[in-house]
Amino acid sequence: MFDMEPEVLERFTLYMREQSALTVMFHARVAEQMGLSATDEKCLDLAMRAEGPLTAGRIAELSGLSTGAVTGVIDRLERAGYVRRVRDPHDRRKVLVEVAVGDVDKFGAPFEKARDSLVEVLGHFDDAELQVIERYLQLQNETFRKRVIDT
Amino acid sequence: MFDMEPEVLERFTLYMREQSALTVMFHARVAEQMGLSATDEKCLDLAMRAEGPLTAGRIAELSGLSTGAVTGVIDRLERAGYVRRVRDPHDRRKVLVEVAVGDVDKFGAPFEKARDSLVEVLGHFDDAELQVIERYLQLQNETFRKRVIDT
DNA sequence: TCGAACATCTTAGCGAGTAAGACAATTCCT
DNA sequence: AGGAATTGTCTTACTCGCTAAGATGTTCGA
Repeated sequence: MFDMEPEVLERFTLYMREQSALTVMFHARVAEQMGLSATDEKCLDLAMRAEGPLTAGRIAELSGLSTGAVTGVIDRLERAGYVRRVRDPHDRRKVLVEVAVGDVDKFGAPFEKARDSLVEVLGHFDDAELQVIERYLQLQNETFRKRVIDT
Repeated sequence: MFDMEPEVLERFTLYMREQSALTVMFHARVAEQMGLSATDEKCLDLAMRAEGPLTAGRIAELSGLSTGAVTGVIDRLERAGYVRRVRDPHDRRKVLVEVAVGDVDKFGAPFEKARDSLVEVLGHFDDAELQVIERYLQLQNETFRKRVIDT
């Protein structure tokens, strides 16, 4: 680790805080547009980003909600058509939450706009610069993930 | 706008989504450590990032909460010692919410760790690369801000 | 096979949110 | 200047989603 101009760190800290606040707002907007609460959208995001279907209990763990609360979340997501409850055939106590693939574009829509923004931003950089940015994003996520998880 | 390899965009989209999810989790952790709800922490963040003290009504606008809800938020923040209510001497209807400067480090602490992470990440780049990253963050925030606000 | 462990759902109670109106201070208009 | 309209915050009544604890149904191990 080498040392850095204090003003530089100061500026970057401000960027991060603004980014942070904007992200929280963005999530709120996405949820609103989808007719969901922030909690419901967060759980749906977990389900979408997972490899296979998640169980209700796993969603409770990942989201930090009680199992009872998750029951309600899945009820609302299912009623809105975003997910389906499927009993695990190998262990019928479990409830698998499958994302309703038929309507992927329904909740994909708000993210389309974010994608457009991303394209617009990245368009200002050449290949070499994009590599720097990519390396930064990877490192940032990795470091931040450790920080958030062990904190 | 020039076109870009689809896989590149794909990868960047994933970085953004992960960053997004991590940010939301991070905010939840910070709030938890401070003994506040996510909403209260969000409002405190608004108050801290503002130039001068904000009025209760302005916090309602910025946070998207009703004025009644903000009354509750300020009650809790004040009871916990994070802010003070001060009546505006020029317009005594208004309530100015001053951040309790004496205890800045109290709520600064969780952000210290984030700052450490940032230093660690930035330490992997030289000056030229940092300039690229800075330009990226500026553009990203600017674009995202427009997107979030007009959406 | 039976009891313990497990996964989810249900219930009761609570805290925080909204909408609407009360109250106090300020501004506007004549 | 003085009363009406406006503005800023707080209060009230009600709703909704959360937690904790227990109920229900399923699986596992001795």
